[in-house]
Amino acid sequence: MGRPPCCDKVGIKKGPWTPEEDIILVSYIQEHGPGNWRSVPTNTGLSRCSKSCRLRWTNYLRPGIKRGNFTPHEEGMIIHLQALLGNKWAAIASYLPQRTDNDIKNYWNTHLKKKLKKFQAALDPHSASDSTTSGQYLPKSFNDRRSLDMSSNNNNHASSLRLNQSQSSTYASSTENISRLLEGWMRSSPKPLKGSQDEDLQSNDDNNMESTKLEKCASVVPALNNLHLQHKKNKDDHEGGVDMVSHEEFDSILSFENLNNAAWDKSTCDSMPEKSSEAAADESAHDDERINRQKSENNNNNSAPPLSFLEKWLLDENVGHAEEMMELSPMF
DNA sequence: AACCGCCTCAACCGCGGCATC
DNA sequence: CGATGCCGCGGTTGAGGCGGT
Repeated sequence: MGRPPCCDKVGIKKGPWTPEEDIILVSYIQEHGPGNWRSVPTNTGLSRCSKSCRLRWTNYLRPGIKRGNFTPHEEGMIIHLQALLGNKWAAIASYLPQRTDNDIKNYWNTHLKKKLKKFQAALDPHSASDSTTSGQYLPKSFNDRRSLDMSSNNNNHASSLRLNQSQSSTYASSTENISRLLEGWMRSSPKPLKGSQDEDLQSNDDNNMESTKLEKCASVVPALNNLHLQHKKNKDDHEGGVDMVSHEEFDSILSFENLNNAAWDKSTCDSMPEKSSEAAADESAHDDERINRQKSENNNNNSAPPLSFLEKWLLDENVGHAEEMMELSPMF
């Protein structure tokens, strides 16, 4: 016996959303905030199941979503994070706050996977033939040197990859109307959490390199911001005591931060979306959840090496591969 | 102009995790 | 402590667009 359907299939509308449905959903969420999806269809009168409403909101209507036209930097981030995390699209999306997991997943499946496959074929024609069927995009040299039982979703790291493909995207005709609606909402919302939060929580511990690094990085990456806050809280709670954030966590966090310090430029920071306090709180909650889940997975998944190890390899030994990629293959 | 095949991406499906009872 | 319900995630699907013939 499988799980019963999330909702009664009778009378439930499926398929593309109409502008009218979008507006009804947005209006409702404006008033009540996201969450409690179960009650959304009944309260709004929408003939959609709760999952459909949530999906429509998170993937399409939510404020701050950037659509289409992935920048080369974003592509590099996705490639890098996919190599680190595997197909954990939600985790990857938490580092690209303007992108949804669905968007990233689609982009990976439709663009990046193919490009990496081609790249690997160009780099090593002998091993490229069946590699993608198992999801393995790692360079042969990695497997030669590291006899690790890697999870099946690692890819070439190419954080400086420059892909000149221009992606044009077409979206539902309602998009502009909805964005105008949401722009009005965002304008009327309180200022984003970022500034005040960082000011309020300015660390007094200037000698704490970890905290400083985290603060720097947290200003850009919301997920890290939460870890930073957690770290600071723990420091405050356990003054002079044991740091509740594990060394492994910091190793992972800081190596990621180091990696991306050079990559995160001002334009990236400037392009971060403004969030309503509600949206920020919601995102914060999501990030907490994702981080906890990720930590749990990292702890439980013995087959995968620690992130810091992978990152070290990616940094030390494979960064140059992106340059090779550019030179080797005309398609890039 | 019509057909065909490929590509893209919004949306759906099913499962696992977690909270609550 | 098991049953139940809800939420979120990752994999998959299919409609529509687009280019080639």
